[in-house]
Amino acid sequence: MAQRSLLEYAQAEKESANEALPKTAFLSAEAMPAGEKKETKRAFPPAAPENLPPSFFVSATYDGQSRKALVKLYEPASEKIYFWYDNTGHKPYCFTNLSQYELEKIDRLMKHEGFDHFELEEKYDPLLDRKVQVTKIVANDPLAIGGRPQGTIRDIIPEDFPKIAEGMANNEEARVWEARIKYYQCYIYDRQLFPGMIYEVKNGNLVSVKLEKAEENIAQIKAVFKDASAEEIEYVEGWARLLEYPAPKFRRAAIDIEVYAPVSTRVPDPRKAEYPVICVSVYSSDNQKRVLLLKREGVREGNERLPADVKLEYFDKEEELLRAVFDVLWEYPFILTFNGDDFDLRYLAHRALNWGIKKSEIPIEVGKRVCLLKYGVHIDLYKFFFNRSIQIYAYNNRYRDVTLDDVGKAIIGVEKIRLEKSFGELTYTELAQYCLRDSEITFKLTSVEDELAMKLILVLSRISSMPMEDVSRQGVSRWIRNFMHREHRRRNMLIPNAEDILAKKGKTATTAIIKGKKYKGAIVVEPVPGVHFNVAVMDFPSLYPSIIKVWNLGYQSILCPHQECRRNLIPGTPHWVCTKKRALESLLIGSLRDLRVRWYKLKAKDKSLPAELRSWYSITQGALKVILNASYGVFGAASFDLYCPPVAEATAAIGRHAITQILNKAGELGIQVLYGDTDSLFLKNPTKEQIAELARWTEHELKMNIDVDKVYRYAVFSSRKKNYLGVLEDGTVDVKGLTGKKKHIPIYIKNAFNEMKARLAQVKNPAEFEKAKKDIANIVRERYMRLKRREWESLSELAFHVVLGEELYRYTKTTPQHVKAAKILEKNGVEIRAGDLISFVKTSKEPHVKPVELATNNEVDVDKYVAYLQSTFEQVLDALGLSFDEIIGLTKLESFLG
DNA sequence: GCGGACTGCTTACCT
DNA sequence: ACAGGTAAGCAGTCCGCG
Repeated sequence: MAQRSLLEYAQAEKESANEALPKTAFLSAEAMPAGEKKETKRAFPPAAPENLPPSFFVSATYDGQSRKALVKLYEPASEKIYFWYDNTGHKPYCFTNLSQYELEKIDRLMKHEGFDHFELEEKYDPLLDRKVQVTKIVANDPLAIGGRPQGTIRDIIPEDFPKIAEGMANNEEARVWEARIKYYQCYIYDRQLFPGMIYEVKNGNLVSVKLEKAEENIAQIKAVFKDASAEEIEYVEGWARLLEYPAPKFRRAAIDIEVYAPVSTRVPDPRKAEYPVICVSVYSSDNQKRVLLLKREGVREGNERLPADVKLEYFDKEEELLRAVFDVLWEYPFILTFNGDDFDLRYLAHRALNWGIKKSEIPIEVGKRVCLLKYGVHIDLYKFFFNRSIQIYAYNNRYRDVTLDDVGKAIIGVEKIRLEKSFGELTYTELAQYCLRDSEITFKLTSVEDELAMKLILVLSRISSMPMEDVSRQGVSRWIRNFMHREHRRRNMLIPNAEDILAKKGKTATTAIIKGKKYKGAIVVEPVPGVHFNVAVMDFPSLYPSIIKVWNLGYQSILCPHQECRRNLIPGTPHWVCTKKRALESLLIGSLRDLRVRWYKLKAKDKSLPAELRSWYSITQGALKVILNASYGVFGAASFDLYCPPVAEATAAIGRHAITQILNKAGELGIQVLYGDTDSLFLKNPTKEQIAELARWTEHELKMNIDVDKVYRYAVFSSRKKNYLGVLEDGTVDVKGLTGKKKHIPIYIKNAFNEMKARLAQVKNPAEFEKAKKDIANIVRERYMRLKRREWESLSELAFHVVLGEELYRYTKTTPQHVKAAKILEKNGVEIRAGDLISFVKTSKEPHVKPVELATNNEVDVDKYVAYLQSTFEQVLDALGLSFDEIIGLTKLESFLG
């Protein structure tokens, strides 16, 4: 494959390095003669040799024993992980505004066991726009700086300084900076290392590997950007390097465990691990399909046929089963689970401790919220797929419910096996089948679409400078924060504390339309109801990132300290923006946006490229999309470390300004605007010249480009905003916002809607509409009649599916229908948690809902369903000039009389 | 005591 | 722990109604 061959090329260049590859820096189980297996003493930790061929930086952590930063390197030829320990003497630290003289008076600091020494440093303070003198407090142990509940240096300084400062000349408040950055991140930034990139170990040193092919591409990209400023080119190049280097094949295994629990509706507590682990499955990239089963009394073999390549292994003792699983965890560089942080790995670790297995023999590092591995990298796919940005932008909302079943169904088309019995009643082969299916889905979630999930994690790890474990677990605001922190460090900028940004630049000046929001957002244009043929949709590609770039937005530039910038106002706000210094965010986000629009999006569509390379580009542009889509929102999110509401407010205000200007211009040009939302305009039957003129004008006046994103053969608007239907030239039907596409409505109604959709796809011109209208009326009438005659096939067709957003007890203000249904379920002994999907039907009698599982056909309130059918269809029928009541045969008078 | 107008809560969607 | 804007349905409240 293309990426791999680049790497092979690099390896070929380094013959000597290949020779240096150690055969067994770390003994794997199968390498040992069978008889000796039990005595195997693992060479742990698997330290990197003096020379290690090109390897991927996949993770980093702090090693408490050696008191050093530790980098995990994945060597793709041997498919093993090697540990490299810092050899530069780097130590943890933070900054303060206090002088060494003042600090020396703080007793608890000077006597702190982790304190090492002071250094005087000059840093650039972005909030003040000037250089400042700070004292660097260097420690021996990252925990001394922060990370413990109390008695850490970052707490001691503000606590103790006021007492000793009395009577001293300095009446400034004691401040501490950069004390909350994780040590391994600090190490990564300071050494300018890039997680996810390729490094080798040369004479014991960690050095980055250059690949000629990738560098050639980077040169090409620079040529594309030759018109940009030197600074912009520098940033584009920096991003491009992270994105043009190849990915490895990831040797990995998915595991899943089953625990025997006496009460089947309760999930066993992984912190107690009271019940036996009865089954573990392993599904790996090297085609291992293993099921480890615990022998139990009275359990039958079963006669299910498992595929020939599945290996069933029986264990008499649970402890031995656990050890066999641990062998897998010691061996694979990447371990995949679905909810392993909270269940599988946590349970295994606690269960092993309960059995008296020594901590050192357990390959799992159990944390408060995560479970990591001592050897490899654990990716908990539940956390990854739970991430909203991943769900929406990387997987286009294909799955709605973050369960293995739903994600599996949506992404690889494989579902979990449905059980009719409890675990206790299953035969060995039934249990094995069930358990294996779970690890199979887990594995395949990372193998489809050219290992999309693994590569996404890798790319995001590069962009954000985070270990793969962290990037797969944390949200987009952390990714963005980290690359911003990285740039602060690289440019010797003091990273400001959130409260200082807020104190200087916390106020917003516009009023939101929605109660409780902080500032005004985007404009939505009132749609022109009806059917419109030949509709061109123009939009700004990545509008908000463009604004951030063009208007130089960032926490340092907005409301900057310079008098002379105050005239540079942001339209629709009293805020001004700096004219003297480029904001870091503007540069980082702007360059990333341009790179996506001007290179990656094009390459992802370039049919002349080999399929695998194109797939890499498509994954990359998808990763950029995820980041860019969030890059404006984070400034308005209080949880973001560089939270700066006026930046978000200014971005939205400029967006409103831009769209309003274009709206006016379109009017001047005589183009009818049918609709618009935030960054888009729907134009009725425009000429090529009109489009060209609008684009030219926008480019010239607003310094941003707009494109024709798509052309609808025809579009259907009701009078509702964010609700329309458009048919593309190729017959694809885009449905936006209509009830018929919402995921909570009964399939019975959704199917009818989809039939209508299919019929509309065939309409090519106004003349064909008449026939289509008749067919659509028939579809609606048929559904209506069947409902009235109570002829549905099964009750599940009529179920609504609504996510329970909160824990049940937290609904105190109102009790919505799905909550009522959930409460009924709970009474029936079902465990209900926030995030569960509640399926219910509407019934005639109080309380008018019932969980599907408990309802019967004759309880259904048919009229409620008719009403729902009506409201779903009316959103479209209105525009087609059809009336639901007339379709179902009611005269106007009858419908008036009800 | 009942129904309509209204507000607020909740979810799912759009950009 | 990215943002604000919109639609829809239902729950709950208030007020008028002799």
